[in-house]
Amino acid sequence: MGIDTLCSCENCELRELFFSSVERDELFSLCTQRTEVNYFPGDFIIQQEMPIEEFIYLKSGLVKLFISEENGKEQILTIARPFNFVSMLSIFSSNKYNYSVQALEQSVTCSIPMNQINQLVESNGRFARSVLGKMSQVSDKIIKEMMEIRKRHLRGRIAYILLYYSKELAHSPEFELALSRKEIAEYIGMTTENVIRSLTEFRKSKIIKIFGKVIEIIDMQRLEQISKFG
Amino acid sequence: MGIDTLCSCENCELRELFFSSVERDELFSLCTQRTEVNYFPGDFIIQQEMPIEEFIYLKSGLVKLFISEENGKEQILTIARPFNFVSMLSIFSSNKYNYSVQALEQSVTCSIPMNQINQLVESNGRFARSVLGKMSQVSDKIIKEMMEIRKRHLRGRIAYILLYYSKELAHSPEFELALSRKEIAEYIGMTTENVIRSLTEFRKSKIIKIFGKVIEIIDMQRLEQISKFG
DNA sequence: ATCAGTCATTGATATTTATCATCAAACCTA
DNA sequence: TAGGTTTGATGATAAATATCAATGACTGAT
Repeated sequence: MGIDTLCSCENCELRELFFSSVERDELFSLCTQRTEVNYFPGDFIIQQEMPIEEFIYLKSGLVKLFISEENGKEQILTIARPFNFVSMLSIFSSNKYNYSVQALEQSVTCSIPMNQINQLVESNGRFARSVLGKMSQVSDKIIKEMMEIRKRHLRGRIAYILLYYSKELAHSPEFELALSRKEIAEYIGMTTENVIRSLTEFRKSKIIKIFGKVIEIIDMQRLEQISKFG
Repeated sequence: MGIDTLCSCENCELRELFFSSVERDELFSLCTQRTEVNYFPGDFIIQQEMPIEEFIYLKSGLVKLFISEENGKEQILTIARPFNFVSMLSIFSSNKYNYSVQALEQSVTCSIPMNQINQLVESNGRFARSVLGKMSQVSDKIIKEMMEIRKRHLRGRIAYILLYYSKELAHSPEFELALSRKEIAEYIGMTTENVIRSLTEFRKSKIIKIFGKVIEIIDMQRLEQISKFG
């Protein structure tokens, strides 16, 4: 995890997201206090139970949000790319994280001390409005996604996830799954074996091709039908 | 649904929630624009797909938030009492509701035009901070609850719901379920028949007593064990 | 009062999913 | 390079859950 403290927020592609409403001098002040961190697959970005001290957002990469149970099992809440993740689910209502975040692909985050953000929210209404909008959007998305998954059976869940991954995360019918089969299982609330069985079934039905972690969707229409009607 | 437009926000028990940060004159201005509405069980407070024009919060009662599917089925997101519900899941990121809210018990809401709230967020940092906090808390709670339900089996889910209802909503080991068996099913993602079978099983095992909609938990410890370990 | 519809309940059965066991391949790591 | 661990895969079986069918109680509308 390298650290880079050069100030280049002016050019940050995420600037619009939160900082369009921030004046140049405020931006500079934030900028000097930020830390940028690089994570490799498997690295923890956030550890459940840790105190929330920073406002973290994802500049690039892919991460999973999950909860660890006492019995060692994990439940994945969501998989996110930049713009759809920020460490915000709890940050304005709790002082510790109640979930963990781990990099699935090489990822870069930018962090700003939480007190800076709070101060900015209180002093800059447009900024506050923009954070509210983003937060609303992120939690809405997670809740909606959980409902979508919940209403489906195994096959439909797998189809849904593959389509989601292809369309929202990879933007291609062929992609390398950054998730293991076990993680897919933790994501959709089924067992690893059944995830594999479904994938195999799709492969045998010529709906997808499987090359290890690489999946190619060859019958998109059929997959969508399964996602919709089971 | 009666409408009451007397201005008595000064004494509103929810005032602290959002308005502790609002000055007297701002409060008065909000106050004159608010509408208070009374709902009976079954009345819709929010209809999915309707445009979001007001900021609605629950003063008293009990409501369910749910999504209606194309096939006529419904999925309940959460059941909420005052303080744990506000119409905020989408309001800062969307212009239409993507869920419905229906009164389960007689309920009273207070509504303020959305543009007033937006204006206040932008002009009053402490208010913005307070709305952020509340919103974060509400969505966090829903997500956490969904994860709690998801990781359990049928029996555990029923036990969890009964305990939740007893402890968080009714504050008593004996309570009248405002939910039908079908609604419990929609809440936990199982079928009505299996909900009933579990309840019957708990009754036969002398864990609960059932008098129609009234449930009495007589072996709290056992129920907690089932909730924890299935 | 009557009819239609919803709700709660139970049983029989089918389907879905989990569990257990096994094995091969890939991947660390000493 | 050998040995241990994780991952992916498959089959047999058990357990959980859904579906279908039937019934009585209750509710609302006419």
